[in-house]
Amino acid sequence: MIRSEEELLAGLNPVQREAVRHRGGPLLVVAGAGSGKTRVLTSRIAHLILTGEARPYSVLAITFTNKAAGEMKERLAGMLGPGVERMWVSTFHSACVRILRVHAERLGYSRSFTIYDAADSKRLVERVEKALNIDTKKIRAQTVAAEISRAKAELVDFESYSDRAQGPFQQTVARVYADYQKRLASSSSMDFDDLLMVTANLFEACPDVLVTYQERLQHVLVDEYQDTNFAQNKLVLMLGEKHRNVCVVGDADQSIYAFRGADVRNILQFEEAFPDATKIALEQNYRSTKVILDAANAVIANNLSRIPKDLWTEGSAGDPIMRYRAADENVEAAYVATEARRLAAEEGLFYNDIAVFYRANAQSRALEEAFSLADVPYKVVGAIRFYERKEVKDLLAYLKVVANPADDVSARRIVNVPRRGIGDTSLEKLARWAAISGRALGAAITDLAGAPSEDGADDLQAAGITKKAASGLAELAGLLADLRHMDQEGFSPGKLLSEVLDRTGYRKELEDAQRDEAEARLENVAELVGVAERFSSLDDMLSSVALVSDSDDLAQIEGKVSFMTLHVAKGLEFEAVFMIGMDDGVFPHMRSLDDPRELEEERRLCYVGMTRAKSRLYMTHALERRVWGSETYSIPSRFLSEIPEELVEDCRGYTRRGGEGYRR
DNA sequence: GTTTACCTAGTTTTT
DNA sequence: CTAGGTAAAC
Repeated sequence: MIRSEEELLAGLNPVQREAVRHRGGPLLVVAGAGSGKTRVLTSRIAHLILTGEARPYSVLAITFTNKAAGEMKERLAGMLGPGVERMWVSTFHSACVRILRVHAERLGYSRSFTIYDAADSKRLVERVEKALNIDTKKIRAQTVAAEISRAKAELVDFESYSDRAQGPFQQTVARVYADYQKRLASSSSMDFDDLLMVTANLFEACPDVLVTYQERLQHVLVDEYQDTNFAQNKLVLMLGEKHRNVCVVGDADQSIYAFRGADVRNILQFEEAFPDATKIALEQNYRSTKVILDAANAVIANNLSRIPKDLWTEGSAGDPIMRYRAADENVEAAYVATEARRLAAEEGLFYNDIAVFYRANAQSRALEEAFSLADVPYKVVGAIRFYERKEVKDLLAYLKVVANPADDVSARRIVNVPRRGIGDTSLEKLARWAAISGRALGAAITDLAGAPSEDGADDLQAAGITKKAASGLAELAGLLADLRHMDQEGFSPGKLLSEVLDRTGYRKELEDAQRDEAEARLENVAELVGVAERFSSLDDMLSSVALVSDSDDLAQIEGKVSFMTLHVAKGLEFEAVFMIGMDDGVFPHMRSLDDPRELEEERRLCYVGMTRAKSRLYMTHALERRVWGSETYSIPSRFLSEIPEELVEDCRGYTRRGGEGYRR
């Protein structure tokens, strides 16, 4: 634990100290990669508490991922000891959920509103499209969902969207958006973007609620500000308006989420929003060697729409960047595996000091094969997210329906999982029956249990539902009623899950299945039950799992090389980094080649990747690779040619034969 | 209503 | 190439 200010400031450079000690008013910290920005942010919070400027209760610290939030909490606990848990350290989304769980009823939502993830949203959009007779092949649900998401990130509701819709696509989206949003509201559900938008609406509609939080959260600190979207920025401005103790930290060069609505202008225009803001720039890098830093600086300098900035280091030059040209992606992967093994055997690195980055998840495949063959341990980070697995989503859907009977998407999901003789036809009949009586699907099913032989059953038959389907429904209804009862009696979510597994035969089905994947699924199920047991409330558990991504718990992958996308790599660092697939069309991605703005985002992504490396950086590409089963020739990434030649060395095995050279 | 076999279309990044 | 959807058979 830290006792004095001196102790806290020890080891920080003068600029960092300034950021930590700043008092009174808005603060913008422009922090380059590896300049210790997270440390500054953490120290600043500790400093606020230690000097009595703030109480833990009045601090809101926003991080980009739950993992970052967890680490920050841990560090703060180590520095300050007990009391830290009263602080809000979370992502925007988690903070919003926390607020909404208290006040959502003011806007007509259930306190136990459901959170829909991207897959749920897509399903709902699909259903809406079908209801509106829109061809889902011509206008894909995913595209529409993305457009709606973008609108929400800009806090554009469906009315305004409809007003300003341009062209046939947007007009179609406008229709879908309106219906989609009505369905969300009537099922008391929110998608990811709603969490932000509804919170903003809440603050606007209920000024007293806003004031409550303004009074409470007197110090607002936000990390990775370059990746905030309009809605997030708005929330920060609203909360910070009163006390103006807003501190944002970020680096415009590391803005890599524009495709998701992030807007660099939020950080660039912070000083306009807060004209009295103090600006501090952290430009000394403590992570990478000089060679790596110079190379990264040289690459990012090619972005024209950028405020020039140069990171510097007092560290040594280090090894050159290793460039490797492979015949194809398998040779490339084999090279990485071999070199990783050599680094471990000869250079004293541990496998968990090593990471391989790629542009798209699909690229991990060749790597996995090569590493298995070479017997080098690896772990793919964040590819198939735990909470997106079918079995996990199925089980969670049961809990969601228990918590929120209005949740239609989840109700539809579980009606016939596991099979209980209710196919599409019965489902639609049931849905119509529910609609006539003005109930949500989940509520209608539950009502069946209350009236086994009375009107419920008769109505069902009148609705044309077969005996077989009806008995399946009754069984489900009984289960849901019992689960809801258990929940009220205070049974843990874990107990509820076990009940679901036993009563539905879900567990048995997996146990009886003879496939390998069934075993993995059983393990996932067991893990989910384990997670659920740690929670005492259903709402807490469901909120928490809805917002946790797999990369959040990548915690200490011991003794294994990590594979991940460049996006996942943000915020991490490794002794040695391999960036593979440095081919034009792969990275930068094909779809960005004709758009200068997108190309600049790709370049920032490259910059992020390069600056993750502490001492060794490898960049590899292949002359030929299989894309969708057919062979494609590629030329080296333009990013490679942007690195000064004197910083680069070609690896052994490299040959110029049969391919183009590096353009200069 | 469920299972199977085909066929097709789609391939970026994610809180 | 492969995941997902669809059309046909059980």
